[in-house]
Amino acid sequence: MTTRTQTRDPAGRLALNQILQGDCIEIMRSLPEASVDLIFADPPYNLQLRGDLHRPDNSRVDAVDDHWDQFSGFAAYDAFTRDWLAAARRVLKPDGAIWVIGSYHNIFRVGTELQNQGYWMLNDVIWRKSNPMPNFRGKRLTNAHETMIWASRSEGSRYTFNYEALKSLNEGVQMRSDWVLPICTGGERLKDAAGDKAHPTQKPESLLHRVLIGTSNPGDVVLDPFFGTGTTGAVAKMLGRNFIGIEREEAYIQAAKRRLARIRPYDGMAIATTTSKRSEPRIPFGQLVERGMLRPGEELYSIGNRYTARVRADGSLIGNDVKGSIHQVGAALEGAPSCNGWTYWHYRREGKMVSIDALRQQIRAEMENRPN
Amino acid sequence: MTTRTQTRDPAGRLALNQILQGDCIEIMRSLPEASVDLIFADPPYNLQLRGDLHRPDNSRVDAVDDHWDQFSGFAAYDAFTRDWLAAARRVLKPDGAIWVIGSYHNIFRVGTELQNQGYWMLNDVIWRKSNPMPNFRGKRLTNAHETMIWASRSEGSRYTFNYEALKSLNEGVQMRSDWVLPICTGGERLKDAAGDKAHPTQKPESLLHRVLIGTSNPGDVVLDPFFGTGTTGAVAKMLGRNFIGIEREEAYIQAAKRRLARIRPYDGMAIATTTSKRSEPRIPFGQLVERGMLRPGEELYSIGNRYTARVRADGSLIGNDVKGSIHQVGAALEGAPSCNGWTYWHYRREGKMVSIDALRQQIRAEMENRPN
DNA sequence: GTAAGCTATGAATCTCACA
DNA sequence: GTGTGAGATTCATAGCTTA
Repeated sequence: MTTRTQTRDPAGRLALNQILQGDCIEIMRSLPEASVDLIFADPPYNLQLRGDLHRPDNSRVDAVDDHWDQFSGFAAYDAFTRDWLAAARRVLKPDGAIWVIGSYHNIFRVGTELQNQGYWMLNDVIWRKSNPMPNFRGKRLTNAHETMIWASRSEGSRYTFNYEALKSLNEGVQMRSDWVLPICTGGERLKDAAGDKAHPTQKPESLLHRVLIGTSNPGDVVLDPFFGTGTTGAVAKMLGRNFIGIEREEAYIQAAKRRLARIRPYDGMAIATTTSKRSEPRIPFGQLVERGMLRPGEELYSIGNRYTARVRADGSLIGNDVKGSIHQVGAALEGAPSCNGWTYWHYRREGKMVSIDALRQQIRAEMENRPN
Repeated sequence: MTTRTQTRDPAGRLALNQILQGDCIEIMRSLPEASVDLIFADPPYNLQLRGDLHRPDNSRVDAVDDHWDQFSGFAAYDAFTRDWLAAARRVLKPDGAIWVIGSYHNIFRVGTELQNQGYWMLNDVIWRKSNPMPNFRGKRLTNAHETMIWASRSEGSRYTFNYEALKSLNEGVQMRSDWVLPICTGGERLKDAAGDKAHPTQKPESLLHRVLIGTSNPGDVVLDPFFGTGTTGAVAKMLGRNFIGIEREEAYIQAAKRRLARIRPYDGMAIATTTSKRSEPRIPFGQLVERGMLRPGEELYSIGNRYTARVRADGSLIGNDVKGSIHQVGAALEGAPSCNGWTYWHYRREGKMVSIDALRQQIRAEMENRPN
């Protein structure tokens, strides 16, 4: 397979923010070594599905039976994993890191090979789906999570970890290794011309938001060797990171290009992450940003409409040179000892002012069903 | 190493409900094949990699010579894993299944070897710790979970899965692959003579409760090749399962024996399984049983004291031949279309009637510190 | 116009006894 | 071994239709 897109610009430098079409192993081998800060990879899971599956109402489940997920067996899948992980390691900078997402079908083989190649595991992170598909036949547990492995290139790598930014996203409490986020549905889910899903396994932007905020910096180069419809590129562009996408399927590339063209990066102020210590409990305000309920850079208005502040990507606010939580910034602007930011701040939708507390109520309503 | 305990009784049958001292690989090889229904294994991952573990003849060593030390460590661990999993598979009945618990240090290697040997993965299950140790250095995410793999002996195995019992434990909703349970602390944590913890990684009984209720039946033989201080045996005994424990360390065996001697099995009826507070998180009634707040077999009293029902191990009730959730049984007894079982049922403590809702409030208060 | 009800769908290794 | 028929089996959410 040939690469239709140039991997270098006219000056010989790595060409950024574009999609390279072709086999990711070949293309990564053609890229300059030690040129990438972070890799996010969503490789084929090697699902081994038997017959059709129907819901109790007799509707048929749309299975992931695409040709790119077919392997002849574990040996073939292991060889594939070995090759792409080795090629990926070569293009990583010495202090670079990688994320790989998978399910029980493939993640153990990926993790073993990561360790074999000298990657250094930092965490395994559980994406707990708030709305997974149930087990229709009642023969197993609801498969309600996927596993991500976060590993640095080597044991000694000084990897990027924005501890305070993640703590801020979690409203002042240390971020844990289990992340509760909804699957990608609704308006975020890309559709093809026929109205069907453009890609069978599109990941939610909230997941990539947290990954990139936590383990990369603005200006970094983020590589996704299984680009699909470009969630990694989309979030990277929003957050001021550079991306390189590699994808084989023409249809996915076209969908990704259309998607990326619509993305507008947040401005630098919104992307800057908190470095100060803070503390608060309960529903993290940052979840509103992660879930796309509020956009980084979006303006909030005080209860009397006298002050404004802007939302930042890590869930902190900035207004009149004051940075901090929704509560801290509100208190500072009012000259008050304290302030309930949830009732103090409002956002504008369709010309009307709405309290951000409405968004918190919305999340709480979702959580009611699945508190665990 | 010699086995100090007999693996057969005088009649030549498998000796049950005792601890066999020695190396689990040797002992499992001496047990009759196809004699065990379920295995629960908590293998070590911090093996001292001395010369006593035979190195496998693995030809991939050259490919990773720049990480020789790591790989030789992994190779030794892989050989150990290969041997004990093979010995375990031999003693499993054709329809038997295995649980293995681990962390990112070892679970990927265990999972890969399980697949290589022909075990068939059913679920990977996340134990989400509600009170994990924080990461003090702030260089990684709080490691707040452990991973369990549930696999049948073979692809075609007709494994045990008590779907309704688990659904009942989860208050009528299908049990998911992520389980929120506290770590083992307080009175449940075994102490040695010096008052220190008797075992470094004692698992909570609530975890084993859910495993055994969900994937074994009363009378089954449950084998734990890394018995430690005997959590598997203790819960098996409570729930009317037979256990075989294998453990090398004399101190752990002694602690486990003392522990097991104190356990009283629940009776058969209790073990049998079934086939505005709105904004507050939902607490499954089954958690009260799992956490030991209510005992299987304990009697509950209706609000007017006209009816009684007994608690069963899966969190269901039985009263007047009616079996089901606290709400269902209450509704049936009252002849009402619905009933709030939380306010309907009371239990007796020191002669006084107490609403079970008080227990729910207690759990909710604990959860408030860790809302996520 | 609003509320209630109905339909669609998501990375899924998803039945079993008997002839 | 394979084929067949009876029987068991779903949660959260988005979006559309009906009352």
